[in-house]
Amino acid sequence: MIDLRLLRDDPDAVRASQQARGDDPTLVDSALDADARRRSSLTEFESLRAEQKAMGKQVAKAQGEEKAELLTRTKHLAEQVKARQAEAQGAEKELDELLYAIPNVVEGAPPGGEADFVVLRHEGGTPRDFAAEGFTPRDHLDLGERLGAIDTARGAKVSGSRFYYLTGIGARLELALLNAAMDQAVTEGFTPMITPTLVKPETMRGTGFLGAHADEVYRLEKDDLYLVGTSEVALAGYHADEIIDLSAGPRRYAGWSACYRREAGSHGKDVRGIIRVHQFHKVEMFSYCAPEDAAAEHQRLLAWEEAMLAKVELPYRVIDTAAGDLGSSAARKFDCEAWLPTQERYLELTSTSNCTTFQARRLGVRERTEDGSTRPVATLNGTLGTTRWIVALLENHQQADGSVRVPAGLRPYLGGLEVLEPVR
RNA sequence: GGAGACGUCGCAUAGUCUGGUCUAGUGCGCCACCCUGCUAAGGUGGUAACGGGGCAACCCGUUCGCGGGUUCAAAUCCCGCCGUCUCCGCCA
Repeated sequence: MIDLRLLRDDPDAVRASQQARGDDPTLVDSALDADARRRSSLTEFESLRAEQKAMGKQVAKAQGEEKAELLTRTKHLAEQVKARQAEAQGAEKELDELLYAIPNVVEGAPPGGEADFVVLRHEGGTPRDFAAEGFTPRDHLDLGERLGAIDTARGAKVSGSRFYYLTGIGARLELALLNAAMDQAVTEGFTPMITPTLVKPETMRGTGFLGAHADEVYRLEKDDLYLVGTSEVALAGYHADEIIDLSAGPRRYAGWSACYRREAGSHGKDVRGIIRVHQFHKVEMFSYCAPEDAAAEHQRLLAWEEAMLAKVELPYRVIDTAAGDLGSSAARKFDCEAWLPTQERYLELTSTSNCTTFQARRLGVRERTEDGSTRPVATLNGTLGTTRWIVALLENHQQADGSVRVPAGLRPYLGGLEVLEPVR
């Protein structure tokens, strides 16, 4: 939820943000109108209510005829109060719905849509030249099957398309990656968390995932619960309706969870292998911090993502996502995309968003300021490792014989194993 | 799945039967000040959030788990839901 004060004081800023996202700027005017109507009806209701309360006290004291007379007057007043209250509540609900429909105000993201991202830099060395090395690279599924690591056929048999089994070394590899991610997070002072993957509607709504991309989310209708697409949801909800102490700096959590995505509307896209799947695992960084520290915290999260990518020795680029491609709660987003040799393109491995106070406002996460008042905090999130990283790891570190070199950073998590050998 | 108890201002608790004197009392904790050579003890005052109005001091409203209802008036009465605890049953 955006700041109502900002909407009132600087509606042009919100209109500009809507325009940058390619969203409807007239929402701003509808919200301003609803706000004005709410305030006037609320004032009317409140003065009538004050009168009613004062009269109630007289009724309590009065006796006999005087009381009977007061009762007839106050009965009439009660009807008016009820009507005005309904009016005020109606206006409030209308305003709320409009406010919930406006995505976060963009902060520094380049204008444009999905294709208009800005490449900030390339890291992790130049991608390998397989032609020069004298062999054609195999794709991750080919490699994974030879290693006995990935089984998509049985995944489809048991659960349908976009499901898979990680088997043998594949299962160990995922655990190694995620354990390395958890260890790094703990070393950097994050609190490790294993989070619920089913959440209530208000939590899902509060994090902003039920807006334009609601189709992406699995819903258990019978139980009125949602399956999370990332532990960000459970971590954002963790401090909902709380006043937390940030005087010692940001509160940082590292969430480990399964993630579920419907992948609606991506039919025919990335159908091979485990690039785009309905269920995977992820270690996610989540930070609650003071609003003025959020941009700096965003850079820190990005740096931690890059430290993990360095451990896995992948070539990647960092992009600054364009406004039109931001999620509804993000004010700015940086992705790290690893090079995928067989497709000769970049594949998103990490994504870090600065949600400023948008989520905290919806979820009621506040801090106490020095003057004793409260204010919403900022929330940020970023990826430290996912099942998908296996794709980039296998392809980039493959050798001519179908074996795969284990990057040094993961060896301690695989009992010192240096090479994954094909089993067939 | 069944039965019962409970849910009140940071924590603990009073208030609910018998609706209005609740502007929610008290203790603890916390903050400020006073007293005391230091410490301990003591004293005085303050101590929720959200919204509306006002330059401000301040005023008003909402909130006693959540949502409805009854009533001139609800922490208090009625209905539904959620959560916690205890016992029983069932499953592992």
